[in-house]
Amino acid sequence: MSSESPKRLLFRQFAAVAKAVAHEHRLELLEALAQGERNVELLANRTGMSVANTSQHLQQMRRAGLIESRREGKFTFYRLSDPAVLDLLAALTRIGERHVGEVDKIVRTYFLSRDELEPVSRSELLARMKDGDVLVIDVRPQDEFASGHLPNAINIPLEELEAQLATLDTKKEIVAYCRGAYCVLSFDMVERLRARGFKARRLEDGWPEWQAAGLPVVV
Amino acid sequence: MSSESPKRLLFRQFAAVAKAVAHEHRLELLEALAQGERNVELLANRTGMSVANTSQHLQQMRRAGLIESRREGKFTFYRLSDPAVLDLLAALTRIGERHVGEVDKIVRTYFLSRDELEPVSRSELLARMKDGDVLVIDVRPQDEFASGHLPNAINIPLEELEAQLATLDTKKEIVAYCRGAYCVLSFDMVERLRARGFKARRLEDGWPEWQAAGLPVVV
DNA sequence: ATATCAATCAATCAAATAATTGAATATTGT
DNA sequence: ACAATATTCAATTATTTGATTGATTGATAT
Repeated sequence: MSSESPKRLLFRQFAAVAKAVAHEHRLELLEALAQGERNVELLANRTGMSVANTSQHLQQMRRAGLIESRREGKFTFYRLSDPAVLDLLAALTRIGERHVGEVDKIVRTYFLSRDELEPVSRSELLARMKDGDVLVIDVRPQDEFASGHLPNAINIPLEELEAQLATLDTKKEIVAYCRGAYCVLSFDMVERLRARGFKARRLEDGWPEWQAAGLPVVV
Repeated sequence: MSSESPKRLLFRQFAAVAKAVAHEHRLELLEALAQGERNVELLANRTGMSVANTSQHLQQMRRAGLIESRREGKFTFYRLSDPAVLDLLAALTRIGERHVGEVDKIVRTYFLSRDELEPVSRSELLARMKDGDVLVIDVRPQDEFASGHLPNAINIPLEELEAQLATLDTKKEIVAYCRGAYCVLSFDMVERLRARGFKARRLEDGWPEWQAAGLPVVV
């Protein structure tokens, strides 16, 4: 009977959107989807969850408006519904970094090398790409690279570094990137390259942020 | 024993931040705090929740890093910890507006007059304020006005409109604003003013957004 | 038609969350 | 010291949420 205030009704809806991101596994799925459109099984494999569980989480996010799906033959492909989802994730990350002690602790423990690796900003990388004196390596898996990547980037997943070493131009400085600021792939890549005498640094974040910033891409 | 991946650990923390916003009442508290620093009892009264319940929700958000508190005598004052909290709320709102059918339905039902009221954008208002040909009315309660407001705005809560009517300059166009895009106070104010023959419009959103945009304010 | 595969659904159990109540703390004023 | 006030804490109950399992649907290929 009680007709509630419209504001309360709206907050209930917005809270439902927030609930849909408020889970460890769903954040991981969103990070994966930020690399490009993916089907359920691949997402399940990449996150280590069961297919049924993955499907349920995806549907929950779809109901909340975070993602959309498209059926193609036997496969259902999911994708982010809106660039605002990236804004949402960015805000969450920023708040966590600045105001949650645990986050700082984890970063210090696992990403200590961060400072030493002197990450390259997006604008700096863009400038150096124009000068052509930098080699950009995308460390993500092939399928993510194929969904979109930086111009002139070459795709070298960690396990393929050995095989590709000989082909690398030893004169250019290398900049490696992957899924985002806390994706460890580019950290590992830079460490391995430096161990072999290359001059290598990380991009400050990853593909989703580059794309969201409206910088030039190859799709 | 299993030491989990750092990314997983970070996502757990970010999910905790998201959980802290993922509740109707907590969103309402955040909206209230976006107007300025407030103590527990006032927040409880404004949201219609019990003091104990309000306190618990506030502590939950504090643990998650969304808000901070400060003790002054008998009172505990809470405030948003970071402008990124406003970004988070803005992203939630945007996703809800664009991708949740219910939101659209609620807006159509309760805010139908929205289009007719032709809201004024922040930049348009700013320009007209410089020309000095507009009267800006802040429709929020006194305490929220006192915590900060637009330059040259006068504070007229709805219940005081009658008493203040005579003092209004009938030649200027009026722009009313309150807490945000879905705050009904300014809608009501514009309707009442128009019923009395004034030329009146709404600001597209409210005080938190104006402040977040870095526009000139009076604090 | 039948087998195969991707994805979803339905049912279950375990765990986490929210609101309520009354007691407990901390600060101020008498 | 004592009472009054603002806030927090602790315990309880009802509700919601998440993971798992196995069955089911829908599309493709043989």
